[in-house]
Amino acid sequence: MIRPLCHHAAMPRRNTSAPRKPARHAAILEALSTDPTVRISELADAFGVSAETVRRDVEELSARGMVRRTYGGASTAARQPVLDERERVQVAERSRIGRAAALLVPPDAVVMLDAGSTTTHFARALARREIRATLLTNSLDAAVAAGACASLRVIVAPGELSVTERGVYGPETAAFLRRFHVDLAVIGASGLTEDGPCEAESRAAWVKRAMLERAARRLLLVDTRKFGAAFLECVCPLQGLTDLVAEAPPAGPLAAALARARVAVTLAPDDERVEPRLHV
Amino acid sequence: MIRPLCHHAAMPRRNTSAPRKPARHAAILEALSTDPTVRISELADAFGVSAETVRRDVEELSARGMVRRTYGGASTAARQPVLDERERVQVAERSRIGRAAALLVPPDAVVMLDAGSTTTHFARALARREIRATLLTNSLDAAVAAGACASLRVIVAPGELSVTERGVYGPETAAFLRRFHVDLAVIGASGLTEDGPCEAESRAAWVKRAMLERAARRLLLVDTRKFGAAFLECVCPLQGLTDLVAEAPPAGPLAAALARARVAVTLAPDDERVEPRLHV
DNA sequence: GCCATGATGAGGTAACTTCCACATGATCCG
DNA sequence: CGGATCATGTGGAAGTTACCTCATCATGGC
Repeated sequence: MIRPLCHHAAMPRRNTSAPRKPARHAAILEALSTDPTVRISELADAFGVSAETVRRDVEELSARGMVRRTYGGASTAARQPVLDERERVQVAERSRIGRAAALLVPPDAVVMLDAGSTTTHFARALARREIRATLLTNSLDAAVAAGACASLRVIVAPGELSVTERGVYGPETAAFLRRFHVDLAVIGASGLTEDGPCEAESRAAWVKRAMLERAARRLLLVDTRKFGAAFLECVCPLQGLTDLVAEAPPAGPLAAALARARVAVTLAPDDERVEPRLHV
Repeated sequence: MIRPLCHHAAMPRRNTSAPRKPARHAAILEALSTDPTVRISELADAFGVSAETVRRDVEELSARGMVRRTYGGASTAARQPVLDERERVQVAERSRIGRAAALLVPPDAVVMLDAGSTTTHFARALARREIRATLLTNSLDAAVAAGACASLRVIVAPGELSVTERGVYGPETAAFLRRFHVDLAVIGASGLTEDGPCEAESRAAWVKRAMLERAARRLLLVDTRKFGAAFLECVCPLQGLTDLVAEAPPAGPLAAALARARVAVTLAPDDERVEPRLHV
């Protein structure tokens, strides 16, 4: 897997000498940029140092959040801590919501998909369905997830990259999306109140609006923790949506407002088959 | 990390019953879609089965190429075998080339970057330099790699996703790029002959041409194995380039043609510090 | 009903990792 | 120069994982 740092085959690497630690750290990082995991024993062999030393290297990198420790080695650090934290909570719920929403997509549909962790689950679920469809998205993760399925045509919108969201945003993005005309818009939100879905980030709100404008059917995917949560910017009134997909029904005034706005509520079934969840 | 498949806390899971294998396989895959690695021992706990069983599951999935075995667990399968194979060969060379090319970027430059494994290395190296610059690219990997550096502004071009290339292509892509005016174009190629860089894929060639059209300085990044290799489509004549970055100098007629076309050749230094390489 | 098959568990050993405490050589700095 | 610190190696105990063989228990046929 890994090639020796230096290969003066004749010269049997003196035991102690210059501190080669930074070089090893860089090498580990570089190895991980190509492979999802490395093993300590292999690195030790490749570097010509003891496993203990590599273990300390990995420990250090992992303390800095640059890699993730695994038994016997290291793996690529999880992506952005920001998204990652969000990804970690309620993975099962989001995944179920994504799956339920994917079932609402008819074959040969053209779908616009927002960036976010729930919508990425939607893309994965859609890919698993293996139907033909076209997906327009500003989410890099969703694009790659959907790309895994050969029967999906994936079109990526242009824009300025946000690493934390793993998507693209900006005027270019909205302008691009507005050139299309699609069957379905599938968006997420930071919160959902009687006034409609709301967003913490303005640029994300603009992209969502552009998508909603262009679609006949407009789905909002949110887990119940979003119910009642208000954020800076209101994306659209409830009337702007046609469907809500969540894992549990809303209650109280929100439920009433949804009914008034004639938003169809789809509940993600409590999945009996499989529901893995990652934590720590 | 993983939650039990079913949690009838009262009912102590009968030893033998319905074959729950497919459910576990799906759960493992799903867990890996969120986390880069899973551990067999954790899965065994979560599923309430023996580690041996999970090990057999993982073995099976890995035989089908759906996950990759690691000591103690499994990790996400490497991406597309296509790109992966290319990624595996000459990683060290490509990485050095990318690094050398990144050094040619002046602060505050605006750069167009092609999709490909060498150009992705360029993006990583540029991110490590931590200078301010703007990057326009059709490569998802390069975008994410560059996004890791806060001082880089990354703009992603629109287009149709190619999963194997992990980039976007098509008329949208070229049209978008043509709206800009940049300092540097950095492209890769399938081969390089006296007639210029050439490409196996037509749509990739069109994107490269669009980039070359818009840049004052035009760098081609290739490793020496590309020298003399001819492919279907010629991207541009040698005169269309201003710089070539490789890890070793070209020779013979190619060298002469490069000199005639006044292409500056930059050699990536034989890196003494670090050169890890993954192989089997 | 009996048997082949598939799924799964159990037990045990070998191999591997981890962790820890301690030793060594080198470098840096008053 | 002496001491503090850093980078590393060593050795061994303890904890994990891997692998192999054998046993068990349904299921689906025939």
